Amino acid sequence: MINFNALNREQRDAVRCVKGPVVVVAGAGTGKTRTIAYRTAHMLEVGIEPGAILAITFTNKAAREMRERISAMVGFDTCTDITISTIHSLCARILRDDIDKVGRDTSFTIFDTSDQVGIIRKALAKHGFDPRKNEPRALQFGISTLKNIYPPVDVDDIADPVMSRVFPTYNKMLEDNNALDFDDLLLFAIRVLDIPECRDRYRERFRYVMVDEFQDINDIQYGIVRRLVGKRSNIYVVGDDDQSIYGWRGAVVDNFLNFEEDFAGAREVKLERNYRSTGVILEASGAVIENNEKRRRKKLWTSGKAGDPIGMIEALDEQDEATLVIDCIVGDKQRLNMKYGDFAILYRTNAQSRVFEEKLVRMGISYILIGGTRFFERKEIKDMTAFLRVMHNPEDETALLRVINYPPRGIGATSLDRIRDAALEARRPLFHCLEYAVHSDNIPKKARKGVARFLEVIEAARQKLKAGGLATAGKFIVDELDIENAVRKSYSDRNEADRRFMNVEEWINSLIEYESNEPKPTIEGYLENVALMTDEQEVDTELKEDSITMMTVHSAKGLEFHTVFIVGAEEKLLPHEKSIQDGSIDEERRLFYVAMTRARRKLYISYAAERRRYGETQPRITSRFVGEIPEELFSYQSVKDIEERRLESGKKLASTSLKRIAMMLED
DNA sequence: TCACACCAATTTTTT
DNA sequence: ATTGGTGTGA
Repeated sequence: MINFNALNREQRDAVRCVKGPVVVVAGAGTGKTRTIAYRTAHMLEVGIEPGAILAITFTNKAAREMRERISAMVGFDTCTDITISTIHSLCARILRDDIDKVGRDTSFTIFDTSDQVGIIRKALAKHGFDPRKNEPRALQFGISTLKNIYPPVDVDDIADPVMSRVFPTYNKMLEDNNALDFDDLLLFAIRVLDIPECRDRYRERFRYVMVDEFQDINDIQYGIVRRLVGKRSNIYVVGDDDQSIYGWRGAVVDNFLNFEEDFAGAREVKLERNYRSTGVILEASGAVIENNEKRRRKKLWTSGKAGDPIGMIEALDEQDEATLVIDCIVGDKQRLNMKYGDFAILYRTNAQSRVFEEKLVRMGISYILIGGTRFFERKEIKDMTAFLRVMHNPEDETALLRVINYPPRGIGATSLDRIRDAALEARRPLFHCLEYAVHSDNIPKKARKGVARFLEVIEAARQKLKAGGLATAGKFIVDELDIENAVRKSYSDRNEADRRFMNVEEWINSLIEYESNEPKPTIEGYLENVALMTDEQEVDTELKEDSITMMTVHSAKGLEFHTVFIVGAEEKLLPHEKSIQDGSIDEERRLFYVAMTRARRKLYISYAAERRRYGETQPRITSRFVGEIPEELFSYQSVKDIEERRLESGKKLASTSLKRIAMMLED
């Protein structure tokens, strides 16, 4: 039996809503996850089957956390029957079952960003465009933006001459690879859900739909949700418009602001009592976010103490910033008897983590880095995964080309071109033509042998997979092809080579882990996890307690820490230069707000007088958001000795920053 | 065909 | 500062 006394009045209201459309406006730190967990338990208590509940989250981390919380309340076994997943994973699962209804093969591969960039390069080449003038990465972003417009844009309406040619070619290439990109997962899911019998089947199954972080949903995602919900209207959305930070991905806050228009008679519950942060942090973050116009008005309050002032850290440059921040952490830890796990360093861009990493490594302080170049995006890991992709989906030409000559086995560009011509002529996927290539006499003997060897290894690996499972097959490939040697050859630096090969070993570990965690492990299941990164390497709690967490503000959403450092609070960084250019300052402000509200007890904000970028030093200006915080709420952490430190380090600052620091010293 | 050297561009944020 | 992509010579 649920103890309703453990909740405040607003939370109770929110928990009791089981049927019909409901929108919960949950400010930062108002016990949102708790409310969701209680509501789920309540639903089960009134007799709703766990299998009928679908909870959609925005990130994998959020999904995992929600599952933990619900599991703690209703028990692990019941919880496994509840579908809790990101919208992308949900769509992938729908498509594994039903994409054949819209004319595609169910053994499709999911292409990640670098796979996409790869085929965009080829598409550019095919149309004779210069990849240096038309940056593939920018095009990839453009294509994604295009695919996230709903209803879809007619190809004939694309004004840009490059895009109008590349876009269809890109899509055709995906299809030829029997592959989908992230956006296709959603687009094809919509097509499947537009087939009445499919739609009805899913509606029958998911009778209660909940969407977390609803303020970040875009029109396509909303389209999927609406198709799933149907007329029954058991939709429960939770969100906070002040924390909408994915506008660049097509998120439309209006969907949240106007929810009542789409679902007539929707109930609104506001959670405004904050349990997380001190009065100072709430007041400061409130003062910042108030500068945004378009929002559902709400005022967070707490019955707790005002707490410490916000610590402002002024640094000479990014090196100095890292030193000061880490010193501050070490000091606080000792003084207040804390653990490293109580601290988080948040930054706007992943690149900022490097300086901190280097310093922490040197000082022997352990840290957890979230995001960045993710494990599965590393070259050596992509190579290994490509073998699995070829085994599973031979039409995945991108993966095939990646490994057909890796490690080098005498198959050069010329031979490949010839085989590919043959494939094109025979209108068969490249892989099927490899067998013919082995006997073809217009291909060098060395290359023929190489192809034969490649086919042999793939076939043998398939056998291993059948007989001994994924990890066995993976280990086989690594051993059989002497990947260790291949890795060492491509990195002359010993340490680098060691690290890279350790990653490969870690990859085998990931296979073993997947097999032991999954009730029904399959190769497509594994590849799906990799592509959607469902399987973020779980850090064991012991390590977590004694490590500083570092991540972007984006990935910090939904998390909280005792002490938070927002670093690089400078114009052109936070707010980011790009956002200043296209006038999306409001979103940057929300980002700053999200960062501030991650802190429970203590918040530090740091900025530097100059910063190196591409090896060049530029003067920096403190972020406008810092100026929006009432002065009485903060104290300077290190202003007294900044001049001293400058002299000590013998550093000459760019004149503007010197002037700025001199002014600050006068205050 | 491969290894090495040089050159260029990179830095938003996630699935 | 790093990294990947391209070009050249063996």
